[in-house]
Amino acid sequence: MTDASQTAAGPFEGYLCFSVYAAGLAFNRLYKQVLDRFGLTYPQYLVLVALRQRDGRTVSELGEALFLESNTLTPLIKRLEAAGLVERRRDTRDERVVRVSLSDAGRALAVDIECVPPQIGEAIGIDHARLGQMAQTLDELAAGLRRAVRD
Amino acid sequence: MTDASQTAAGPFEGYLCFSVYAAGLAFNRLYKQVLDRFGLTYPQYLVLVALRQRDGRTVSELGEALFLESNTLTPLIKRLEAAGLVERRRDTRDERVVRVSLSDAGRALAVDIECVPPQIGEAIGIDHARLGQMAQTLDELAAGLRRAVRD
DNA sequence: GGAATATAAATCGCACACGATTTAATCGCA
DNA sequence: TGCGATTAAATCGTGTGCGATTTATATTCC
Repeated sequence: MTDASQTAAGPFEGYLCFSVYAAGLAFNRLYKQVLDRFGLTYPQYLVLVALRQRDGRTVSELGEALFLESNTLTPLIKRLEAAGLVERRRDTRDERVVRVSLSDAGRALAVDIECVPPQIGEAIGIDHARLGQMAQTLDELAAGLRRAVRD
Repeated sequence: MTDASQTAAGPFEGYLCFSVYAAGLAFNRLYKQVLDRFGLTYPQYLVLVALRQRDGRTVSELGEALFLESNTLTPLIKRLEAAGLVERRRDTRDERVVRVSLSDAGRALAVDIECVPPQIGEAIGIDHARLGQMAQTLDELAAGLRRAVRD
């Protein structure tokens, strides 16, 4: 018996941290549903989008765009490479740097997944302007958080 | 050579999914800084807060509160148990159910960590009313997302 | 009462995320 | 020129998340 009136959930009313956490979980699940069809995870999807916008980014540049570091990105990119979607090459001018570029298959997939954001937007059932507003609010919050982490 | 003028970051302008993702990462990092001192991770912190609000919750009830399932919660709770913060007991009336309750140490820690949210709030540097507004916005978004996942 | 069904946790495998460290290449500068 | 400092990735270990399955207990209903 599930008694909705008793609010088993809800010890975190007004905890912004929890709202962000829960929204992240929920977004992740929705994206998983949509991206499973393409065999991609959400961060992998982000890498493809970033590379489509500018190919041949270095691991560090991808990290700046996605707010991730090499310890997360290296294995992720290697999985994309194993899937035949990207290629990793050491920069000839600076052998420390690894440049990531889309393969033909990766470029094709990057085009295919352009349909994802509007599809998600529609599924959420909140009007577009409001979603944009939310994004702006969150970016402001994330900026505040990153400032706080840096001290 | 890092060319800041070229905006290596930023291929996700206006992508709400990315704003949520990035805010989640940023929140997680800030909380990690603060919670490390208590030897807690963020989800572990949430479990303690939930149990302080009502002790003896079942794994399922914790799952409803945190939007997680037993596959995530069981190992997490076992780590809390190993740390001596909670106790796990099979319900005598229904042996399928596991009830989780705070140990003395857990209760004490649950009191200690009450200082965390205000500390975080201050670190962010965004006024309290605006934070509450953001939480409300995000809850609305998360509700929309969960509706969409259920189809 | 007993077999089919349902439910609660637990288990397993995989993919992030991240602190800490390591390796390799480049830079800075005396 | 050469050596210490810096930088870019990679590696390692731990802790989530989650789909899929398994195990154990409870319920249903004939």
